[in-house]
Amino acid sequence: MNPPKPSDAIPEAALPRLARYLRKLEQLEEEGLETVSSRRLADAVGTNPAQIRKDLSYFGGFGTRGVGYDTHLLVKELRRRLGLDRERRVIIIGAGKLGTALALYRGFAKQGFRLAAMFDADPRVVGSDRGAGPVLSIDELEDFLSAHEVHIAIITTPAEAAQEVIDRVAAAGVPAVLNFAPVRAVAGPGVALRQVDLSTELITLSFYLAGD
Amino acid sequence: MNPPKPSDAIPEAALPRLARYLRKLEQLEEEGLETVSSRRLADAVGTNPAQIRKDLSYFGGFGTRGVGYDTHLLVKELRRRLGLDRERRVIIIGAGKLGTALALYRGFAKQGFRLAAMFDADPRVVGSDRGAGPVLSIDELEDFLSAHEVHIAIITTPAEAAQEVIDRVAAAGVPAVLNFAPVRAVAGPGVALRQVDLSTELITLSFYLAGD
DNA sequence: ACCTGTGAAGCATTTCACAGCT
DNA sequence: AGCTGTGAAATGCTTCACAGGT
Repeated sequence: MNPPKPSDAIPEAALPRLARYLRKLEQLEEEGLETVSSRRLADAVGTNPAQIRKDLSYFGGFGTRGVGYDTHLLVKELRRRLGLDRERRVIIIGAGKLGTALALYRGFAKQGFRLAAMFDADPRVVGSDRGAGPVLSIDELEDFLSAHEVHIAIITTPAEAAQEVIDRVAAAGVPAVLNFAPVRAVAGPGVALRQVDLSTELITLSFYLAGD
Repeated sequence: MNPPKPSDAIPEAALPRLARYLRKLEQLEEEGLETVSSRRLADAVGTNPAQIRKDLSYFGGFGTRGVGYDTHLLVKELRRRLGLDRERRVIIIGAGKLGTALALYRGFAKQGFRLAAMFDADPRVVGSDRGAGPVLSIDELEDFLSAHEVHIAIITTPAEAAQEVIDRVAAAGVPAVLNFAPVRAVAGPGVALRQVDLSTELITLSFYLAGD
C-alpha cells in the first residue's frame, strides 16, 4: 500500500549548526524575544534563512507561516530533539591540565551535562580534587561504570593510553566518547565517537599560511 | 566557509585528512617503511584507497604506478604543501587552565609550531610562567606583535573577551586564529579563523544518545 | 505583506572504474 | 601483476524559488 518511505535522516553536517541555533535562541529568549524568523536567526548566527528552515525542518515544521518560530517552543523542541531535555552524565578520563580545564568549564552544566567523576592513572593525582570531587583511580573505572549510568566519556589521557581507555568504556556500555588525545581512535558500532584534534586544526590553518 | 581560499583546487574537507595522513606517514617512516601504497595507508588511517589517491593528487602526483608512494618523499612533500616546512610562531591569549594545557602540549613543537608568548588580562597571572616564559599583559599585545612576526593566535579567553581580542590580533596582522572560546567569532577576509567548540561537540554526541 | 516548508536545482565531495605506467 | 592518477558517476549538502498558510 504505502511505499516504504526512505527515512531521510538528519545530515551529520546539520547537527553542529542546530547546536549553534540553540545557543543563540536561548540568548534571544533571555532577551525577551517571543518570536523569531529564519531571517532574524540567520543574521544572528551568520548563515542564510534557507539553511535555517531546512535544518529545522529535519525535526519537523514547528514554525508558523507568516509569523516565524515561537522562541520558547523552538528552544524546547530543539533541546528535546538534541537529547538535552534530560541530564547527561559525563566522566573525564585523564585529570591533567586539559581534563581539569574541561572539568571547570562552566558552559558544561548549563546544557544539562553533569560531571559524574574524573579518573586518572597517576597515584599522585588520584584523590585530589579537580572540580568534580576526588579524582578516582582508573582501576575503579569498571566498578564505577557498573554502578552509575554514564552517557559520555571525555578522553584527555596521553595519546598512548587513549585507545585502551576507549575500549574499556565502550565495553562497559558508555555509548558516546569525545576524544581529545592526539590519536585517531576507533570505536565499534553502537558507540558514537568524536575527535577534537589540536594538531590537525593547527595544520589546517598552517596550510592557509603556506604562501608566507 | 570561514578561512580564505587561496587555491580552489583543494577541497576544504581534504585538509584534515591530509594532516592525518601525514601523522600516520611519519609514524610509518619511523618504522622504516620505504614505500607505501594507497591501500596500505587507507587501512592504517581507516579510509579507502581512492580517497587517499584523490587527496594526494590535489598536491600533484608524486606516487609511482605499480609501486606506491616513496614514504620519505611523500612526508617531505606533504609537510611542504601544508606549510609545515618552516617554523610557525604561535601565541596563546588567555593563560587559564585551557591555555596552559595547550601551552604544555608536546605535539606542538613536533610539527614546527613554536609558542612565542602567552598573554592574559589578569594581573595575578601576568608574570607567572605557564610554559612559554613569563605571561605577558594583554596591554603589551600590540607592541609584541609589531616586534615579532606571529602566524597563529590561539584564543582561550572567556567568551566575552574573544571577539575583541580576535579583532586586535587581526588588526595587528596575524593571519590565522584558532578560537576555543565558546562563541562564534568572525574575522575579516584575509584572516583564517577556525573554531573548536566543546559544547557543540557534546551536543552533537547527545543527539546520538537521544533515544535513551 | 510576510514567512514557513519543501521539491528541485546547483554545488561539493566521495566513490567507482579503468587507462596507463612500472 | 600491481598501483597510481583521473574523468565520470554517485552521493550528500546547500541554496533557490515558490506554493501555501497566517
